[in-house]
Amino acid sequence: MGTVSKALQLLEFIRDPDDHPGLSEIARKAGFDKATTRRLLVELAQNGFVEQDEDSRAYHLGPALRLYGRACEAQRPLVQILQPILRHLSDQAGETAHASEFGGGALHSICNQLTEKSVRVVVKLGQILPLHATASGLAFLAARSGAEVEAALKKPRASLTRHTLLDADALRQVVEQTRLRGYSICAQGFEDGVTSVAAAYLNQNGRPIGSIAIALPTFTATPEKIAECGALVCSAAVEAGKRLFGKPALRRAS
Amino acid sequence: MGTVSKALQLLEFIRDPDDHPGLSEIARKAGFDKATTRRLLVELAQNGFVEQDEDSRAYHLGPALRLYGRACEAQRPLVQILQPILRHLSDQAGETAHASEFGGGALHSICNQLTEKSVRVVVKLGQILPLHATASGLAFLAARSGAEVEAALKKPRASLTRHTLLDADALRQVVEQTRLRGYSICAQGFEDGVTSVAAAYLNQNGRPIGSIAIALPTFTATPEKIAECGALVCSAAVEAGKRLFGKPALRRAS
DNA sequence: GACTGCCGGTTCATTATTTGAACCCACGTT
DNA sequence: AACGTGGGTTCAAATAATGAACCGGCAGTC
Repeated sequence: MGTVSKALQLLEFIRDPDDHPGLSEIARKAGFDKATTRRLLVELAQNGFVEQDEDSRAYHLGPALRLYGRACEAQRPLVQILQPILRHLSDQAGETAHASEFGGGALHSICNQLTEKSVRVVVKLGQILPLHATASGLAFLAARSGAEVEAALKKPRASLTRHTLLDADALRQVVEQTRLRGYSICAQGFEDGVTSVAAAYLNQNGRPIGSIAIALPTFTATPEKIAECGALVCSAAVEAGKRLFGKPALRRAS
Repeated sequence: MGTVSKALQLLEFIRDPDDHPGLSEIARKAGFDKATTRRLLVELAQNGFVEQDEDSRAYHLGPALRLYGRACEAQRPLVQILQPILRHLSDQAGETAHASEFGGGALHSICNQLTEKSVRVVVKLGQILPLHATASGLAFLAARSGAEVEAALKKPRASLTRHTLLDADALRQVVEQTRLRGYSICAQGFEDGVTSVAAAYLNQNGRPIGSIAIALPTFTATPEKIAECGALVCSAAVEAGKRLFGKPALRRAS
């Protein structure tokens, strides 16, 4: 692994808003030597990507990331484009809708549209959505290439409810079903009492960027309702791809 | 310079939303070898910090920056905290107010509060505010240490209007005056017909993070009006420091 | 159609940077 | 006072970065 990658990976361990770790802790988590870690952190700090509190010596994300994040959002205002799509989707389905984006090896929740009459608490913004245990994650996996799915299946998986699927073969099957169906279904894999359906939205090259999902209370999730919501998330995802990347994005990686 | 810094500096040349440069152009701008540049870009891309368009081969900022930017904003919601302060400031002064943040060697506009009855167009969000030619920049410089001011003065300066100060000694004086006065004044240094006053807001260690400024039409900028606005930006900056970092932030670097 | 210039991308011997065990000092606990 | 832990530093050894020269492709042009 190159030095740059090592430095960038350190950011992952500083991301948590509630935990500002010190040098030793970061080095331990990252598995690098303390001296190495420090040099990398210093260099990141010189460029404004991390900051060190002068008193506590703890590290946190730096202003450069904020600035680049804004620049990035200016180049392609993901949230601004997805929000109205979610609103429309939520209106149509009468359920909570949310969108996620893939980055740093994980799917992150980036915006949501709640509804009054349904499950209120779904996902906090910025939260990580496990690929194997959420409809969003499964939809995303299904839109990636087989090799990428295998790579994802090699990583360890956490069991979040007693419905969480962990077996690699079972997951492979679910992904295959998702591919055929066009949208994913996840019943209480992430949270008890919540069933979700999701579809990935794609960039101009047909590669998945993230997912759009509807969350509904499991007790209302009849097969008909699921099929209805599935159709809705599919068209919402297609619409998102179109608005974000112009082209129809028909191609699909294999 | 370390490899990590080189890689991070490349981001600067990809930032522009309207210009997605190719490998050679980035290498030329950065002054690195083409092979080196490519290796760095590939590594950045592996971590999601840049992306390459599969067709045009052009590079642009990657999703990881968006995610980290959001995480960063979640840790300390700068914009959300500054906006009400700007609103209040703009109300009090009856003029346009805006805030900026330092990062990547430059001051960037991050939010603003326009007013109906005054200069409308001031700064686009994300725009770079030259340290030597804006009230925001001068206020920021004045709050930094002498060594840092000297470092900034070593860099080349562009003349933006015929009122832009370029001479190092003259700028040193202006910075000194700003220190004594508590706020900076810049009359048409950035744009003709606009006079600005600004003050830097500081973190818990007394180090400047960015500036808060009021922009007013030069023809209304009487000494009294300037003094009034100066007092307002000063208290707004102190308030911003307090709300952002808790402590009063009295200490000042020398 | 051969020439030219530029592009993105690759190779590999040379070189310079990264690495990490051992080392400080300071602090809080036992 | 002995111990564990923290942040930070050192320097020889090992590793990774470097860049001149290269390739094939493409667009313009003479």
